Formats: sequence, structure tokens, C-alpha cells
Amino acid sequence: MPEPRWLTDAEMHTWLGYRRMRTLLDLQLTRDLGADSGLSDADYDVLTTVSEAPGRQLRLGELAGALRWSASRLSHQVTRMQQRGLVARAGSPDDGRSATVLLTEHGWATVQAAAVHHVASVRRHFIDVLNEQDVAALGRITDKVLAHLSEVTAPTPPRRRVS
Amino acid sequence: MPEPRWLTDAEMHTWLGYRRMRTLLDLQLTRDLGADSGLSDADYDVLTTVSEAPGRQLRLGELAGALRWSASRLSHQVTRMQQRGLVARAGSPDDGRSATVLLTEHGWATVQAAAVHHVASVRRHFIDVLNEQDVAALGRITDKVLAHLSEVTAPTPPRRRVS
DNA sequence: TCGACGAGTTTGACATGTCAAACAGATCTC
DNA sequence: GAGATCTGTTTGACATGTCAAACTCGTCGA
Repeated sequence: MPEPRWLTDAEMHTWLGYRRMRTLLDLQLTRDLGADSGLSDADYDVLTTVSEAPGRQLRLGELAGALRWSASRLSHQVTRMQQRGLVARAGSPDDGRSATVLLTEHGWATVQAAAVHHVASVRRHFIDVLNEQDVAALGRITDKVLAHLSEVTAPTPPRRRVS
Repeated sequence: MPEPRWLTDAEMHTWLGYRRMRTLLDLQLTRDLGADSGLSDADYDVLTTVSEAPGRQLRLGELAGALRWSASRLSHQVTRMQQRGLVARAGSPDDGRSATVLLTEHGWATVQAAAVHHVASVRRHFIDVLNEQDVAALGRITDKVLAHLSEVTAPTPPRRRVS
């Protein structure tokens, strides 16, 4: 096994900083979300994604895809949110297998109020801490990393084979 | 409730980009770590932190603090890692309450091999995707956010009171 | 030295996430 | 048109994280 290229000091600083920021920023935003709106991150992600869908409803499979969740995780989560009256399930007329999640009145009111607090929280702890150049630079950085990752995890890398 | 300052397009792009990068990058690194070394993120964090401590051992409380974990979470995690032979527990001679985690031979060998793969994974999916300016810029950005967060979550904001 | 309190850790009950198996309705094929 | 198979979803068992209570030893003050 060849000796790996270890990280330089600058690289290590950035990597550790990123990891620490990820941990603490998530923690803070999650705390705010719970305190302000009584929602978990998972709750909020489901509510916002469904609320942006046409007709404020979405098939489970599409929702799972958008959130990058497993079907099973989503099913459990929706069951719990259903019990709290935030969402409801409905069958589909054209395809008997598929199920649809839709927001209840309560869910809709909840997500609207939550969004107001959440955007304030994101500004307070993240966006407003940075200047315009920082925001632009970070945007470029995430674009690069995401472009790389979508290559790596591409469905099936087209593989040529002799006819 | 006042209308909040919503995010501008650039801010939204950066925020969503950050969130997606966080999700996908973590996922990829976790996958690599599991495939290369059979470890979870939690395992790896415990092993590396203990391995860097003097004498390759650490009191549970200090380890929990370093990882920003609850005492309970760490206790459960250590129990499981103990069952797999990666770490061991030992009491402290000077303080009967405190317990110490230390690496077994197997744990030490495992973390050394894992680190080699892990740094390669971090380079491949993150550091090497960026150029020097990006790395520097991201370092400054995380510094700013972390400085803000450490203020916000400061132990007890010194509050003046009339004598 | 005794009892109250505090610190460090563990435990148990419960919430949430993952994995594989089960299910039920669509679709394909002969 | 009757399997066989595929797709979308659910279920159940188990792994992991959280919270509060319990436990154990140390420390302090009368």
C-alpha cells in the first residue's frame, strides 16, 4: 500500500473547519427549528417539499427521490407525521399501487409559519455572517463538488463493449 | 409578525448548494469508509480521537466533549465497539468514578489502515476537486461561521446584574 | 464522620433510520 | 388470460441516537 498524500496544513484546516461547521451549524439550526416551530429537520424537509409541489401533493416515490431518502424511511416518517395531523395519505386513481402525500390545513399553516422563522435562523447563523464575495465563492465551491459527486454516483457509467 | 427578509437568488443558490453538498458528500464518504474499512463515521471519529490522545487513551467525559456527543451516546457506542474488540474500558486509579477508553491492538491497526483510505476519499471527493483559492476561501468562510456560532452557543453569556 | 450534594458514567425506555422481506397492483409473454 | 415478473409501498426486526433516571464515587460542611 503506497504512502498516501496526506493533507497540507491549509487543506487540513479547511477540511476540519468544514466538518466542524457542518456539525455545529446543523445543531444550531435544528435547535432553532424545534424551538420555533416544534418540527424536526425531517418534518420540515417533507413539509416544504410537498408544499412546493403542484397541488401541494406528491407521490411517495417522487418525494423520496427529491429528498434522497429510502422509500422505507419516508413511509415511516409519513406515518408519524400523519398521526400528528400534518399530512395525509391518498391513493391514486390511475395507479393503484402508488400513494400520495398531501398537506393538511394544519400542515400548511405550520410550514408557512416555520419558514419565516427558519429563513431568519439561516440568515442569522450563516448567510448574514458572510459577505457577498463569500456567498459567491461558496456557491462556486458547492457547484464544483456537486458536479464531481453527480459523476461519481451516476446511475450507470456508460460502458463500451465490443459488439 | 413582520415579513422576513427572504434569501436573494445568489444566497438561495449557495444555501441549497451547501445543504445538498453536505448530504451527498457525507453519504459518499460514509459509503467509502464502510466499504474500505468496515467502520461507521461514529466508529472512525472515536478511533481517531482516542488514537491522537496521549497514551492512546482518553476519559469518557473528555472524549464526549471533543466529539460534542452526549455522555450517554458515547457510552452506548463504546459498549458496541468494545464488543467488536476495537476498544476497551479501564477504570482510573485516582478517581473511582471516571472510566477510560483505550485502543486495542486491533483498534489501532484498524484506524491506521482506515486513515489511509479515508484521506484518499476526502481528497478524491472534496479537496482535489477544488483549487488552492477555493480551499483558502472555504477556510475563511468556515472560520467566520464558527466564530459566530461559538459566540451564540457560549457557555453562559456573562450577564450583568445590579449588585 | 455523617449526610447532602455534585460529578462521571451507565442504564432503560423510547424515537428514528436501515435493511430485507412481504405485499399488492401493473405489465409482459406465451 | 394466467402465470411470471416488475414497480411502488409497507412492514417488522434490528441498529443507533436521545432523554431522563439511576448508580457510584468524591467533596464539602456541620
